[in-house]
Amino acid sequence: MRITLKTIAEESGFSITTVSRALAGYDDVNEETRRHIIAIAERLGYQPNLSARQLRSQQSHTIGMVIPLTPYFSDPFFMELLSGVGRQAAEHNYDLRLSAQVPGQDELNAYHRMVAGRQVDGVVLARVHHQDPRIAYLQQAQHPFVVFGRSDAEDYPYIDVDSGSGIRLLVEHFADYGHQRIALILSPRDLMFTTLRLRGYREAFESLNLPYREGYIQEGDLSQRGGLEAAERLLQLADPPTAIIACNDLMALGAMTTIQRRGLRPGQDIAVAGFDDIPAALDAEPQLTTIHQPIYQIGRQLTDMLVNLMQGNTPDKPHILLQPELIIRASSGPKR
Amino acid sequence: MRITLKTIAEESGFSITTVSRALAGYDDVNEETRRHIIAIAERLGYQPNLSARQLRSQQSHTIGMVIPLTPYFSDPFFMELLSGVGRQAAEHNYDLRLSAQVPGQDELNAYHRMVAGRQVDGVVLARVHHQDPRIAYLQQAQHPFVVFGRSDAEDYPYIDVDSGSGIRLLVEHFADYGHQRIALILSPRDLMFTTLRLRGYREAFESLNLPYREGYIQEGDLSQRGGLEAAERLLQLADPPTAIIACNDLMALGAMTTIQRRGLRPGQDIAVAGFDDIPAALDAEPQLTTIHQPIYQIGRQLTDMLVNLMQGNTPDKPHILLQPELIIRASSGPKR
DNA sequence: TTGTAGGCGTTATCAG
DNA sequence: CTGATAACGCCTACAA
Repeated sequence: MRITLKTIAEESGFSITTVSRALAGYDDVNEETRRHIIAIAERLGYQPNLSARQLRSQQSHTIGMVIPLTPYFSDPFFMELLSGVGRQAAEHNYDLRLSAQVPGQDELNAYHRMVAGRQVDGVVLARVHHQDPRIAYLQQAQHPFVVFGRSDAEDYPYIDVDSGSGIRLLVEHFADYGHQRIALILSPRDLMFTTLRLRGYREAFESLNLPYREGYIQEGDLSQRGGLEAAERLLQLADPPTAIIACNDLMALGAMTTIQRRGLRPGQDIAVAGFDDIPAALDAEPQLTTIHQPIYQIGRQLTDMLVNLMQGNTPDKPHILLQPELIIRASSGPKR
Repeated sequence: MRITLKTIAEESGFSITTVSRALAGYDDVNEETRRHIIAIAERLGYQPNLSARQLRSQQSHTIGMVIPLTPYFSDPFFMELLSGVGRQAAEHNYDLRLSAQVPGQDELNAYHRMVAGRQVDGVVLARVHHQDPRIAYLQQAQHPFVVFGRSDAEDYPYIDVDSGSGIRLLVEHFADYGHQRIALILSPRDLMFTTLRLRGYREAFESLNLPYREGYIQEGDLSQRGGLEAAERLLQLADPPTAIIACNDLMALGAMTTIQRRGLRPGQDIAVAGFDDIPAALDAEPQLTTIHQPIYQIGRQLTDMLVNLMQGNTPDKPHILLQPELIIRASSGPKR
């Protein structure tokens, strides 16, 4: 049987109101009465019906995330972000609501259900697109949200890593190691950070006066397989690169596989670098040079920002741009 | 402004009741009326308030999971299970509610809040303990739940992998490769599967007539560091093992690190095996011999069972015991 | 100090 | 075919 305020009211002989206030800690309740009521509540294991409370208070005490479901969900990026957000949400006594997004469903609709359905008090989103409709929606709905990543419009709270600088660091690093033919495996064009990373690549090329070859920029879909295939296209070029930078670690790992399949040694024969510094970057053989993004920490910090927003405050620092950190590992190979 | 049934009622001139029924697809509504109402609802972007619906219908259409934050959240096991559950939940139009569990908080309380607070229609749990109080609670609350793993009481729906057989396969495999001194890095004693795996180890030892050495069983906490430390204790023995089996992959990876730090080669000098077959097992160097648990698939199947339960059905096959699969990789080293 | 009444938004029952 | 009414469980003016 389910225990409600009514149950306790009947059991104690007081009204529902008094029970409610006794349990809520109001000070206009007789101490005797309160003790009595609390004792009964504990004996019965009373737990307030949170749906009712939500409806009444218009607050869910819940943070929402929508997760795109790639077939094998193999994206450690999201998992790490999720861990960080979950961790910090717990710290603030918030729960998480996850809506997994079967490809082909309307993603915006998932947000609409969460937000307009009053299921979440705030939303965390990542992997922003150009003119991201999710951001437009959340802004227009005036619903608290925070974002991992800048977009064209920047009038929303976000944390981002300076992607452009990151790629620049990698190009400079490889140039320093004696490479001239440095290729890029690009992320999908509709992702905002793709533009930024591409820009970083071009800027580095210009300032270092590196010779640009046709076909040195190949697109991948951020998956390992995508990186693998992009690397194949790169190695088939008449003038193949001696160093490959991928826009995320997964694609870099894929590229390493391609290199190995061709009988070459990643690092020794062709240098490889990724972006993100996911755990698998350390486990790879050779270990992967990459740009460290403190995804877990960013998740925690984003959550702090969001909680602040949900409490009605305006964040004093709504835009945080982190400087990337170059992590040199064996996949850089030797200096030449 | 928020759009409710009332808004649409006023806009259309019909009553809230009629609007509700028109949108819900009842057939006792004039087609004309329905079209009119639906048009308005779409124009206004109406989205039902799900808290209200929950309160009224006593259903949340949500599946709950409680995730202990250390050392599990970063645990690939949980991430994969979560992916599987999330994936299949989406397929059934369920969302997920995650409650991250800050260590030191009462875990049972998190379940109580979810369940008695009517936030979830069903619960998925994993990593069961002996006399698991969570199971006792859920049974007594008569709330739908499914479990990854058997416990002492088995009168609840679960899917499990035959852990004992798994460890037996590994011991036999190493014996076959010529090893006699085969050690075990055990999971914490309070976990149910620890007992089963330990039993498998002992049974294999007996039937193969292997010589048991004092100290060949060392405990770890399932983390990489735990495995690393356990392996150190093993290698300090007077008569150190030539093969090490860990109760999960993370600890096995830790053990490999210890071996390397001692200037030995995992596989070549000391054989290593894990359990789970997480993605990182493939990325390790050398690649890790392990027992494959189809965690993602189990997550999906568990969710199917749970959805079935939540719909009030009794599952026809409430207990599924999967046979483990031995995956031999380079960390087994050569036959001797 | 305690109780009554009303409403959060939805759906089900029952009457018109 | 449509609408008034009640109830899900909780919270909070307001009244006593």
